[in-house]
Amino acid sequence: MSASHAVVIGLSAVVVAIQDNEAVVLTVRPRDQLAGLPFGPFDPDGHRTFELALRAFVNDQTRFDLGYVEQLYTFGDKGRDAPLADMGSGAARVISVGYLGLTPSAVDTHAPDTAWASCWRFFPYEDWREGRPDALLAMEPALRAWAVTPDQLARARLLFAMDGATWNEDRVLERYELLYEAGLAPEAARDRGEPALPPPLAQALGEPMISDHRRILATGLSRLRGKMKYRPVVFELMPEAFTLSALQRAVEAVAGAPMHKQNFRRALERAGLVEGLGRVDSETGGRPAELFRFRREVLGTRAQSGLNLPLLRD
Amino acid sequence: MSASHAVVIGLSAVVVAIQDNEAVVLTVRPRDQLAGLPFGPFDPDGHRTFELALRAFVNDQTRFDLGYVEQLYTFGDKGRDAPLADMGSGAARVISVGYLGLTPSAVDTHAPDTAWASCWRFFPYEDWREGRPDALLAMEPALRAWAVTPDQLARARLLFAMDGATWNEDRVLERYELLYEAGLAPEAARDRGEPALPPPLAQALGEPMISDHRRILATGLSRLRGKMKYRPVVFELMPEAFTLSALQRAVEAVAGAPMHKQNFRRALERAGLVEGLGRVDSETGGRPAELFRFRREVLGTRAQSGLNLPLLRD
DNA sequence: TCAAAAGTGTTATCCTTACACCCATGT
DNA sequence: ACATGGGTGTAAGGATAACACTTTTGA
Repeated sequence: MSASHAVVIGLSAVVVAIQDNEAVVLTVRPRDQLAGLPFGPFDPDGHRTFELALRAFVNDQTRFDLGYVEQLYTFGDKGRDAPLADMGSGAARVISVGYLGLTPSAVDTHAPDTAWASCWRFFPYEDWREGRPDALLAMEPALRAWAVTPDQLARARLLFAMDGATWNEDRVLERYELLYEAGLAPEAARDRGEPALPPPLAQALGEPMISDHRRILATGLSRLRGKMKYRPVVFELMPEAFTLSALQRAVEAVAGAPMHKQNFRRALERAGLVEGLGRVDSETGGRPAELFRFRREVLGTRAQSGLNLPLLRD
Repeated sequence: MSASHAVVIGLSAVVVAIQDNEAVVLTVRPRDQLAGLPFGPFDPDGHRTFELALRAFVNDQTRFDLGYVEQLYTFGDKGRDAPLADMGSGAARVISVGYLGLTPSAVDTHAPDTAWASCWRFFPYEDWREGRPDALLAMEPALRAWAVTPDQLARARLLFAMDGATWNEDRVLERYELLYEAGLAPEAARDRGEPALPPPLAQALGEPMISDHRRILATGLSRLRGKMKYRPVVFELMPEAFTLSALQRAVEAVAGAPMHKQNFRRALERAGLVEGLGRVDSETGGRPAELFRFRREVLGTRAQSGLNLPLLRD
């Protein structure tokens, strides 16, 4: 069997939490290098399942215990698996299996080189909580310059809400893929050996990551944003007891969009997702807020509807 | 490098079509053996991407050209990859990447040992078009016998609509996994070396497949049933021109549930998914039906809502 | 007393569900 | 004329989106 037939499976984790009303992701960043996701090789002898392997090495690397976990996607494109291709077995092809993990506590891990980073620092144009982000404005000329066919222009318009198109927050991955395709991601330039982008544009496009990790992160954020709408996954990011405002801010932090307060609450109530605890949190600044808990019973019981997101337009 | 470190990537395809108002899946069935899905090893040297590899070997094996394709899931559990573990590289661990393919034409392939088989022959309890299927009735005692803890009983009740719980058609995979866990799938008995099931029960539980192929099929059908609701994927199963009744029967065949005619049409219209062609099909038996086409433009344009399925209760 | 955030009331509109009935063709 | 499927009208009830106002605390 020739060495070039070897395949190595790599596991990567997009671990998301909420910290100070921001969606944050667990990153590994060796001194002065690009950030990456926690990742490791899958050992076919030592591990019975991917999930067990993932939990083990994430704990190993970051001292962090995963809670909710789901598989995202398996990436196998040649040429986008770049710098990790050598993991101890010669010139192997690396296939990477991405996972999404959600955790209620972004506690500091105290493992070397690991840190929680805001999700939107890698995708600045994805945060619309304060209205249309400046980053988008900065990108538009570059997108229009790339879009030479009518098809490309239509796609760019749709994905990046140009010319009055409405923003669809779920499409994080499609947007990143378009940027990659358009050569507007530093990773693309790197993979293809093209020159780097000018700094102001690069800033708007977001910080790059090693290998294909930003692609995996985009996949995870897309999945999370989409799934929130039909499964009550947000609660995996919340502590046992929380106020409704804190919950709303968590949803907003993930969706990157502001919600309508009362309609958000009505939707929660109608779905029977939360239950008041009769206790209050007095640390909120104004009137004390009632504490609620997630009615985990609904998971085993019926519709499990998730939230419909009453987005505020404008 | 020891032989036991080897990993082989297998690709499997769940290729679905509509034939005579039935959802059918492309199967490979060597004489007198269990059915399987088209599958093949992924060659890291020859193939740039999984998708290209998949298209190539499906065409090779079945003489069939795939159209719409999406990745499903990557399976890596030890002990469930059983009989395929030897694909020319010693005692390798097989990781299988499942794909879903949709095609408008279930033409006969004329390749040896390949055939289109009704999806529900592998999951008889999934077809509720004629009301609650008998298969479910036949399974209930076995499910109750397995469910010794309250948790297990609640799960079984919810998934299999026992004791008045409502049926959720999307959960094909969860149901299959429960049956496997309960030892009620022949594959489970095989993987664990347990005795086979009595014939009448086995019939209700559906025909088994080689390796973990029924699991992959269940994954594909779950995804398809779910995705239909938020993306207009049904149209990948339809010819260029179709009648609304034919479309409805296709949706029903996939969802395994009857729909409300007028509401189905209203939903279509509201979403702007179809457009009348001004032509009619006179072969339908009664009044000739108008032919419609899918407005593929909506894919690039806006909401892409998919259908909401106006299920008929009872 | 005022700022800050928590927590309602109410309405117009739209969507979903459910009822049944009419229409155009072939036999 | 009648069987067979194709193709609407309409109304009740519920869900959404949008309007702003009251309540309770700390400073």
